[in-house]
Amino acid sequence: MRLSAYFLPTMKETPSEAQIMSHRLMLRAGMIRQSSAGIYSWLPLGLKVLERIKTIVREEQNRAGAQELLMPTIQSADLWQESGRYDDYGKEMLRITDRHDRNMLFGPTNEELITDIFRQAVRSYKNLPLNLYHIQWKFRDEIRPRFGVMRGREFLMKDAYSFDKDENAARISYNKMFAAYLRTFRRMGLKAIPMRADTGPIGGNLSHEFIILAETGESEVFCHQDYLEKDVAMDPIEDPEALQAYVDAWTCLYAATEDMHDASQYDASVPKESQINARGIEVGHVFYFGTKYSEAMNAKVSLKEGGEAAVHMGSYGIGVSRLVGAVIEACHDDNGIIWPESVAPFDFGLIKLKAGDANLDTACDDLYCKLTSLGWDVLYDDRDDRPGAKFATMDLIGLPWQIILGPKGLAAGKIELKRRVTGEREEISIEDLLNRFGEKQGGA
RNA sequence: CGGAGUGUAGCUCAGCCUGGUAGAGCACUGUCUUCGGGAGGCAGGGGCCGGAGGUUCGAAUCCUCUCACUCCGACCA
Repeated sequence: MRLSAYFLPTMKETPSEAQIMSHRLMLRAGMIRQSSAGIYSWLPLGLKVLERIKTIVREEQNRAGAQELLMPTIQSADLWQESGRYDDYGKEMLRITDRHDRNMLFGPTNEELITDIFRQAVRSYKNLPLNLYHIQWKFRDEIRPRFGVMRGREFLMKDAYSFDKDENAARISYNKMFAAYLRTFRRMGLKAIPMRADTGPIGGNLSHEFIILAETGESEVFCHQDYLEKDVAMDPIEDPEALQAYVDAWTCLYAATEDMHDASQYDASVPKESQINARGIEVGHVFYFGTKYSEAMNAKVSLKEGGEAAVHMGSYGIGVSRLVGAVIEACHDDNGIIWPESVAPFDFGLIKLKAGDANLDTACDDLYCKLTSLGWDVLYDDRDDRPGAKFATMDLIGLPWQIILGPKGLAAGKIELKRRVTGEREEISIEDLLNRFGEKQGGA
C-alpha cells in the first residue's frame, strides 16, 4: 500500500480524552476514532490488526475442533425470558423495541441463542461433543466505558459454546479450549496467565480468566512468577489424560485475581521471592457451567443407556477488540507501537527519503513491487515529506521492519534495514534483503 | 448511578474572573529555501465559542436549563 493513497490520519499530539498508552497510540496511529462513549470506528490500519487477531483466534478455535457459525447481534427477548436472564441482566443490556413493539435486545452474549439453535437440532448423545463459536460484535451498556477499546460498550468477542453428555466429557471440552487459549495468546506474543476466576452472573463452578500483566490493567492479580516462563504446547493435545495433565500443570501454581485472592493461601504456597503482585488485563475467560441453561431451556439429548439428560455446557470468550489494545499495552515504547510480527498490519514499512529523484523513485517502486510479489505486505511511504516526519510516523505505527532508502544509500548500493523492536539498523544490499526474506511463509 | 471536571479551528490549548471586532502553536492550501530522525520564510483557508433560554445597548465571557465527553467509585470480554 502506498502511503500517499492510504487513509491513515495520524496525529502528532495526543487527544486529551485518552488516558492510557494503548488508547493514545491507537488514536495517534490512525487506527480508531471514537464515535460515542465506548463506541469506536475502526479505520483501515486498526481494522487490519483486528482482522489479523481474528484470524489467529479463528485458526486456533478450528484446530481445537470448534466450528464457526455466525449469530446475529440483535436477539429476541423471548429466549432471555426463558432462561430468566432478561430480568437479571439489568441495565447493561441494551433493550430495543421494533416497530411492532416486540422486545428485542443487542446481544451482550449468546448462551440463550446458541442453546436454542442446539436444542432445535440435536437430540442424541451421538452428536456430541459439539463446540460452536462465532466472532461477533457485542454490546454491553457499561456504566463507565474507558480506556479506548479495552473497555468499550460495543466490542468484538469470540464466544464459543460447548455441549457434552456429562461432566467428564465437558471437562475435556473445557481443557481443549483452555489449551487453545494458551496457544492463541502466545501466537500474539502475549504471556497470558490462567487465573482462578469468579463465575459471575453466568454461573457455574469451573472458570479461569486469562490475564496478561500490564500496569494499566483493570484488576489486581497475584501469581507465581514461574507462569511467565512456562512452556505453551503449540499443537493440540488429543489424548484426554495428557491434556488433563497439561491443564493441571498450568493451574497448579497459585494465580488469582483480587476477587478470588486468598492472602494466607498465597503466602503458604508461593515463596515471597516468587510472588508477583501486579495488575492485569483480562483477555479471555473460560467457563464450565453445567446444565444451567440446558435445564432452563430444555436442551436435552437421548443417552446411550436410555432416557435423556440436559446437556453440560461451557462457554469460552476472547475479547478480540480488547486484544488490539492489550497487545499495544504489552508492546510499545516512547516512540510508538511495536507490533509482534504475527499481528502487525504490514510486514514492512518502506521509506523513500526524498521525493522527486527519478532514480530513487524507480528503485523504491521496484523494491516495493518485488516485496509485494513475494507476498509481503508493505506500507510504502512515497510521500513528499521530511525524513524525520517519515521516521516518526513509521515508529508510531510500529511495523516490524523499516526499509529506508535515500539518494546516498542508492549511490552506495545499500539500503538501511531497521528492526523496530530493537531499534537495530543495518546496511544491506537490495539483493541480500530479498534473499534474506524470500517468499512470505504461512499465507497472508 | 453517586462524586468531580471539561466543552472555543482537524489536534493541543489561551481568552472567561473584570462583558466591547475570535486567538496561538501544530495540522491544512499556495509558494520559495530546504531535505539522512517530527525544518524555516512569505501568503492563505478554516469557528453559530456544545445546544436552548435569559440578563444587557452589547455575551465565548454573567445567570438558568439541557446535551455530550472525560476522570474517581461500584460492574465487566
